[in-house]
Amino acid sequence: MKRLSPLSLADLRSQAQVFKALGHPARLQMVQAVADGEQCVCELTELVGLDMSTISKHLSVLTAAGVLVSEKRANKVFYRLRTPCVTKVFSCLHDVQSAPDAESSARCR
Amino acid sequence: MKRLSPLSLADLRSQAQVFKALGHPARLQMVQAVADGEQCVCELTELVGLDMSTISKHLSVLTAAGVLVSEKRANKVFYRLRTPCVTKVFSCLHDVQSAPDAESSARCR
DNA sequence: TTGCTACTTGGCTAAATAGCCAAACAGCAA
DNA sequence: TTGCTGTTTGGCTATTTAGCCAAGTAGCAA
Repeated sequence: MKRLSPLSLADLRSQAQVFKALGHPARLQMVQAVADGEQCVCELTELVGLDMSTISKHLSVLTAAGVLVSEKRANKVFYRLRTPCVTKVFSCLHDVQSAPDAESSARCR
Repeated sequence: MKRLSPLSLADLRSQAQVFKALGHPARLQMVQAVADGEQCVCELTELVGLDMSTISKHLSVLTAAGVLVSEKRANKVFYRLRTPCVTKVFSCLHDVQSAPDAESSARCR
């Protein structure tokens, strides 16, 4: 297994910030939706089913963490992934959860 | 890019739980340390520099999320990754952060 | 048994977060 | 200009979280 180099405190913080941003069901759902292509706030609001102001705040958390970027066109704001890398995390995460229990090492895509 | 299948609400919650568990600098540091091999609570306490009771609580968050497992030997408790998949997340995460800004798609390991 | 080390749990306070509503703001059209 | 749509921001409350200290538990050794 690749050895991890120790992270500086600043790196630790900013990486944690990304995980933290992804660590909420509504935000995760939005990131997943956006992975299929950019979405405007109103679409995401309908998808998630929370108040638009709440959605907007979640989106700013994701943007601050560097997960999403936004672009305004006409009177709509579209959000998309800043980098598609994020989606790779998801498939791995699925494995983390479904891992039987111990050294199921090999199965990790 | 691989299309993501929509997650059920339960999946969303439990995946978010994993991210949330990783979304704290102290916890991230511990997971990274443990990725190099199991560590006991006292070692992690020294590494992170918080009260042992705080460390213990962080470890239980990571265990509840399915990131770590523990084993008691003699009077020490050792923690290790439940699956090494987790480490893959880190290298991707680094890319998320260092991505110049937009469709730097190709560079994603 | 006592005592020591390693760890967890309970209890508490301070701080951060999530949610809503209401108000402000921006772009476009009349 | 006014008005409409889409979005963000401010303000508030309820809930959750992080941290410490103190107390409790577990294993081992004398």
